[in-house]
Amino acid sequence: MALKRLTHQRKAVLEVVQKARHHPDAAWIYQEVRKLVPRVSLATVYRTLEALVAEGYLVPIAKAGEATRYDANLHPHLHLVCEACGAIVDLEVPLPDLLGPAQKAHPGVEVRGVEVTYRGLCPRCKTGLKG
Amino acid sequence: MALKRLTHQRKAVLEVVQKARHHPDAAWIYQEVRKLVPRVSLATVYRTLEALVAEGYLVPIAKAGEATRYDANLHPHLHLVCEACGAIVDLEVPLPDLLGPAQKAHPGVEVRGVEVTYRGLCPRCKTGLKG
DNA sequence: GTGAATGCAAAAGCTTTGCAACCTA
DNA sequence: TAGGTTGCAAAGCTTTTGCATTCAC
Repeated sequence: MALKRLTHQRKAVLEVVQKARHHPDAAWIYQEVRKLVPRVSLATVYRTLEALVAEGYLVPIAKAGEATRYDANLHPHLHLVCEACGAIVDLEVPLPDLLGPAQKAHPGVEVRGVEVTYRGLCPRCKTGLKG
Repeated sequence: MALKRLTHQRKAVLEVVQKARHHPDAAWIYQEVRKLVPRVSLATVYRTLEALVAEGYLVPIAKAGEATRYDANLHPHLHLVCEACGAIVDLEVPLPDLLGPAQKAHPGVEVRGVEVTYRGLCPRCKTGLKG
């Protein structure tokens, strides 16, 4: 499904997701979009999110047993998942080349990309547990 | 939920998961376990998997829109998700220290671990597409 | 014997889909 | 006007839960 028409609903979904700072899931996005387009349906939100992912505007973040979250930050960055509260924090870390060594070690596969995700404590939980 | 009693069902789940080489999901595990314990229920499989994850014997692998898969390979390794067929292939790549730089760049968070996942083509799809 | 674990079935979440009505280009 | 898009409701899937029964220790 491509985005051939820019409807009110899609504008609203885009706006909500791009302004969100905490990698929201579909339910949260739906609640927010309803403030802008009260009669929007959850199905439309899902369909729009699906389209935005397909077009590369959003990256889905999956976690076992939880609803999929969406990341609209197109700037290259990494995620840290808080072990205490589940929050997802953006990190910016200069990474060494991980693709070359992997490709060299495994000629049988084709390495096209890599995703790095950290585990730890978000700022709030880190200070909360220490203080 | 801990594993206080080693029942037939749990033995079977453990056996199936540890012999699997392709990171199966609960439905596949259930089918296999039924060959060993015909009257087992899917609920028991889920409960056992949950316990095994909690105990650290299994690592769940989540992917948006798909059932959770389970990885019983305790040997340190990485995953490559095939963009063509969705298969998950184990890779062994020596990685540089990723924790130090991340912790240094972001003193506000506590970095405890990191997970690296590659994207690309599995051996079958790589040769299939080329041949 | 006792409480953990099971099977069954029902329920809970999240996400997708069918279809008539609607709206954008 | 044409057909992409929507809302609604229902269905689909994965996963969880309640409860009486069973079984490992």
